[in-house]
Amino acid sequence: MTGDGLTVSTPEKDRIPEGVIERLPSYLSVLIQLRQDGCYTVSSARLGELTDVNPAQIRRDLTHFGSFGKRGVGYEIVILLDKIQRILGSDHTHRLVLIGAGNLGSAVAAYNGLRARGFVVSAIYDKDPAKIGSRIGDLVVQDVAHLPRQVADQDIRIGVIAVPPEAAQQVADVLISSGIRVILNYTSSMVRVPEHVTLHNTDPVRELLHTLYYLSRTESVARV
Amino acid sequence: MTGDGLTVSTPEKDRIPEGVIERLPSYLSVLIQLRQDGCYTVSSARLGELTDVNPAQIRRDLTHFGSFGKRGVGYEIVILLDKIQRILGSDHTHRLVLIGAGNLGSAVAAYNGLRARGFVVSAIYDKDPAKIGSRIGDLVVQDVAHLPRQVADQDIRIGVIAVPPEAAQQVADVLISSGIRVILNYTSSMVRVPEHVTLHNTDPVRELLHTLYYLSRTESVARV
DNA sequence: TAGATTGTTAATCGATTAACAATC
DNA sequence: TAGATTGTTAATCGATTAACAATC
Repeated sequence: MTGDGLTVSTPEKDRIPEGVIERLPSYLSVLIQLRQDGCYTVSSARLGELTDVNPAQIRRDLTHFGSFGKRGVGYEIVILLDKIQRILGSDHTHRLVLIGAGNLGSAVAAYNGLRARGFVVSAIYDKDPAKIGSRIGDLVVQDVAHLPRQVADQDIRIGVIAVPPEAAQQVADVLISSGIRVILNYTSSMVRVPEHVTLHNTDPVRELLHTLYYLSRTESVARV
Repeated sequence: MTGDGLTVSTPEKDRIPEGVIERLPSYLSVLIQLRQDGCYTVSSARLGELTDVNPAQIRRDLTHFGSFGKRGVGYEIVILLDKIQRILGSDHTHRLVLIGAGNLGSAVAAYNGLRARGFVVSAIYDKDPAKIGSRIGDLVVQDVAHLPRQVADQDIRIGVIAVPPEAAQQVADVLISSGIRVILNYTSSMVRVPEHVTLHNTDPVRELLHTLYYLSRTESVARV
């Protein structure tokens, strides 16, 4: 597909390394924090400290998109913030649907990190008649049967799965056939999606697992 | 510190690239699945398909720790599984404490992915008297005041924060002073930890954010 | 002007991959 | 033996970093 003559908008020269895109959200978090703290400018050195990224790398990352700084001064926070938000597409809000109105769903709905970065839960669905009609925050739980039409009508592209693990794949299939493009899977079960859908499994336990390696290592050093 | 003559157990030659350690948990997940499916052996090619990692890379990763395969045959699943678990230290269970008995805490406590990979919630704490004494799964919610002694007595090294974001740092501080070594922060707020403590912020929204870049990109292609 | 910090090039570094001899 | 797949080397690739001229 990369060799495809039709992908005019992706000339090899303009290709942005994936690592760059993955670091942008970190820069964003820190910039939001700094703005809140009342700062006006920030140098790549300071930004590097706060994000744990080499300052040279930050400067190099940014040049992929233009030059936003002032030599001898640094970067104006609101400008850089705006630029990165535009690059990522987070300069406008993104609506998402949440499936599952249990403990997990309620916790996700209440998660501050969503709104702070431009995501809005537009509807919560469940299939349990006991939950349908109840209130979570300022949304009323809908019957999941209405999901396909509402997703299509409102052109929603992001879905969050927060149901019991056994139901995860089934919910994913409904989301996919409704035209969802990005799925955030909060369950412990693996979900299969077609190639045009981006899947994020929220699996902090996998990360936890790899820290064990270092944990046992530092301890055996300590025992020496 | 790397040049320190005392760090005998980390000779430069034996240093394992971090990427290797980060991939091991993926291999583990797939091996567990394969064993469940009743398979006996697996080739690096097949493992590569299932984990989305180049087969040559898998073989190379494993040689850091020894040679576990049979030429012409592949890897015996139970053997490889066991080896990787030993490398990571997940061949025995790890107890952890969970702080916060609300929706989020309840969801974490019920999370299947923990037990499946050798983690056991050993206690749940809260500071709300209304919650203390109530039951979540087969644990009774304890007063957080008891946390320091219990963590020390039971030599627990992993703590999971699932409280309201305002309280996150305060809880982290208690965990740190109680001797916790790894913190998994499920709240949306940033937490500071000293260098000897490993912090994992569960922030799927950051990942979500970077997919927006690709989302808007594929769509502009589609519009051409 | 002097000091600071960017944007950018060139050097380094390490990780990924291809290839293949060893061997089951 | 013939076929398959590992373990391992060597080549490739790309990302990271150091360095510095440009310039605020």
